[in-house]
Amino acid sequence: MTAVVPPVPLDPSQIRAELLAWFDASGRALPWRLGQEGRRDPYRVWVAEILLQQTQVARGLHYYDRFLEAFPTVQALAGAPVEAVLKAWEGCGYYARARNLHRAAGLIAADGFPTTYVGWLALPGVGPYTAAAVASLAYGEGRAVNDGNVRRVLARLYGEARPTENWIQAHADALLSPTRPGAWNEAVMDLGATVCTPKAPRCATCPLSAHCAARASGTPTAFPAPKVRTAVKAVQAVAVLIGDERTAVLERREGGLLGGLMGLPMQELRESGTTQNALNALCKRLNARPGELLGQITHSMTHRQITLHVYVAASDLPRQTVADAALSRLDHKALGLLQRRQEGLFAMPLTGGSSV
DNA sequence: AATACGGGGTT
DNA sequence: AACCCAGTATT
Repeated sequence: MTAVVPPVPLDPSQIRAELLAWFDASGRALPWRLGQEGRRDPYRVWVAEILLQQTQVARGLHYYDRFLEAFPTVQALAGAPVEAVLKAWEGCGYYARARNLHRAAGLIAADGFPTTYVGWLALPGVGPYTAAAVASLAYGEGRAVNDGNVRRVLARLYGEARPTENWIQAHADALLSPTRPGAWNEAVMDLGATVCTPKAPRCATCPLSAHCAARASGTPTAFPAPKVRTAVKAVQAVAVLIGDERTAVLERREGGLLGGLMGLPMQELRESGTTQNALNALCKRLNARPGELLGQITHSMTHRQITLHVYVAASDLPRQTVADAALSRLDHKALGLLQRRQEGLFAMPLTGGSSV
């Protein structure tokens, strides 16, 4: 049982000095942080901020350099087909980000980069967080970001278990360094990502621990309280594989779910419908002949648990080169079934029914 | 104010 | 198995 030490009252200028000193000594070196503080390359910052939306830095790093190599300038990005942008985004999730990035690149190529928070906010895919980040990091504008790190750091610092958006923004605005807004924003996010972490915060090394109400409470992880999450919906679907692992009939997915990506032709089961009905409907739409069941796969997304029944089918539809298309993890898993069946050829005849 | 929107990391 | 991640757009 540790003694509860009441936090030292918060003096904004002292908090700024202490966190900025920590940041100058211990901030992360990241590839989008090239150039002078508050004067970073807007293209590099913008691409990074889109890539990092709901995506951890470690994962963003995997995509960032490759993306910039493929599209070194906003003109290159604007001039590329959206399919190429989605291919570079493949596997990263939230593909509307890639579609909006490409759309915004067209606007920027025509009109130039916005130079203010308000100007950035007008671009597709750019919300309050991203606009504040680019405005502060690339143009030195005094805008406080509000992301998951900021939410957690401020909720703990002030001991607020249920911070509202207005509460977070007001406190972020009040704390923002007027002289180093970009560095301050980076500092709070670095603290949240490396010290003030969700599950096991490293309070012993935190530059703000002496002021932290959550630390003083003895249960820092109680702040903020977990967000209520919508239930995961279980859905079933059938897909048909026409072709092989190298070339197959692919369709462009429309709508929100995996929109813009390519994938095996797919049909969701109706409520209390059968896989046979769905398969027949799908093959009728494609004018294809249904074949044997290749296997089932399950795929979890944040809001959905998909069970996909993959069938072989035959048709004269044109096939595409799989390696050139941008596919979701779901479709890569479905194509993987074929690989597994071929490995099993030694033990099992090709026409010998389904395998898993 | 809720919900849809991916895929993976951490505990 | 929770809970979260440098959020945004839509309803």
